[in-house]
Amino acid sequence: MINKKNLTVYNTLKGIKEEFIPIKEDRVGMYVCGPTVYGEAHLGHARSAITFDIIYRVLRFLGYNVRYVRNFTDVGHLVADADDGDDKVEKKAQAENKEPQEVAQYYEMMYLKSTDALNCLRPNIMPIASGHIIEQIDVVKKLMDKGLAYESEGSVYFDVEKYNKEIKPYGILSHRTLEDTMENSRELSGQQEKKNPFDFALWKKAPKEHIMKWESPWSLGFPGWHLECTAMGRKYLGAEFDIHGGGMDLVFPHHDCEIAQSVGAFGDMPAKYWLHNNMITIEGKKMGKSYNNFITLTEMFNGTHPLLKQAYNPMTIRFFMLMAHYRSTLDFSNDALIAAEKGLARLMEAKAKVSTLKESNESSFDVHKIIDDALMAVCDDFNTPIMIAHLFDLCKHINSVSDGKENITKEDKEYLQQHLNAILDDILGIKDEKNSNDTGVIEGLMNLIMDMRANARNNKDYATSDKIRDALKPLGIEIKDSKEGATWRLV
RNA sequence: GGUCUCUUGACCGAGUGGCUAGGUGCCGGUCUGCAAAACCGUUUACUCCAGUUCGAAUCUGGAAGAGACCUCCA
Repeated sequence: MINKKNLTVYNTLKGIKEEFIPIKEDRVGMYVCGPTVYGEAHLGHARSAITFDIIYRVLRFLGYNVRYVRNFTDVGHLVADADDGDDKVEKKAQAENKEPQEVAQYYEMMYLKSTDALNCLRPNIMPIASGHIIEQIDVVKKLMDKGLAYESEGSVYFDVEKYNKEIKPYGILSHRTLEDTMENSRELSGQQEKKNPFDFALWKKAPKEHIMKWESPWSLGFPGWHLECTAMGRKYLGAEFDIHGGGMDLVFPHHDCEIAQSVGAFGDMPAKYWLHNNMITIEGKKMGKSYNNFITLTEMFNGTHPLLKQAYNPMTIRFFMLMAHYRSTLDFSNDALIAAEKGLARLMEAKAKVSTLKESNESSFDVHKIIDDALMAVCDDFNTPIMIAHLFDLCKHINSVSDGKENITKEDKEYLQQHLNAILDDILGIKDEKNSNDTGVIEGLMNLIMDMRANARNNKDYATSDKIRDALKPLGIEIKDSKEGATWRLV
């Protein structure tokens, strides 16, 4: 069996895969950058949520006591130019004639509804940026005291050059030097307040018409984007925690800025392991809000986007994502989704079949080895596609036993049942969607119909039996005949 | 322009030196009144060029193509 020592993770900070050793034995602190709540969640958000859900589940499965924190960014995240734009949430609020908090809360709820449907476990703490203004101001004060930040026109900026020279190189996470950054910084408007174009805002003075603003020693204003994670991560997980995660697009500048702020203010690297999920692409390009090429989760569930051939249920989407490794880009396509849907259905049927298997004196295959291989795979930097490949291997054996072509002992069957359920339910988070509230009624009706159809078949009245089968098909009920009798299932 | 990554069969997608990944699809077979399902079998691979090696999809060098980051982004 696997244990905690088997877990390896790819650490962006080091650029290698390494053994996972938590700071405190048996306990893990994990902070994941959540969404900016000014729009509906799309497939990209789902990938991040599912990736870290798997990581959370694997850690729990290995016996760790995990505190999982994921924030909602509801303030401080600017549109367009990084430090000189409008607040995204506020802009949306003005457009919709709503309070910023109203917009933020609406999309928070939408996000949770979607991630719940995708069977992502909720984090233990979901802090919001606007609820932690005091903590953020404290970080800015610390940086001012240390001379790593400077005030300009009521705003406060982080002095990247000074930090880079005196404290620690800037850009250690993205593996770039300040020279690279300097050469390639673009000329953006409104930078005359800053010493250097690559300095980033810690506090911004609010324009007159700005709604979201707070008192601070420098101005009536709002915190810079990178600050919230530093303040909230430290508050809920301590000076240094185990895992800091998010999408790959956050590596630079967001996470590098966080590191600089944290090291500058407190002297601590905020996290030991930095994990990043890759992007969802569509027609070869990154799916993103600003590219306007995204498909929202609601559209996926309903099949309402023009690019969708059909609706996809949340488990199909989850399974589709798990069939690729989290550090690879994953291209959206109907064909791939449909393939995932069919594969998943096959897997779930095999799972349901285990309890009905006939027991023998010996097993014709090594259940323990396949289960072990599957578990080892997910411990190797969360390699879910390999784990799933092993599950399909089991699937094949289960079907063969069911067909009488292979054998399984009572002990192996129990072991299989227990571990297959644990893998699907606890680790992969794949639940059977057929169990809805009205199955009781459907079951009663179907028992009756199946009984009548069996009578018809016994009387060789195939016209009636085919009529029943054909009429139920469009309703999503599929009937299959075999030697042992007919079965039905919801498709 | 700078930094980095990728290029696998009809499609998706694993795989850091030798052993069939896996899924979906196609085709054939078993089963079946028919169909479906299931099972078995089969098919199409590693962008190109050169090198290292007994042996490379996997390592090295070069070429071509694609993408990501450098600006908000999961």
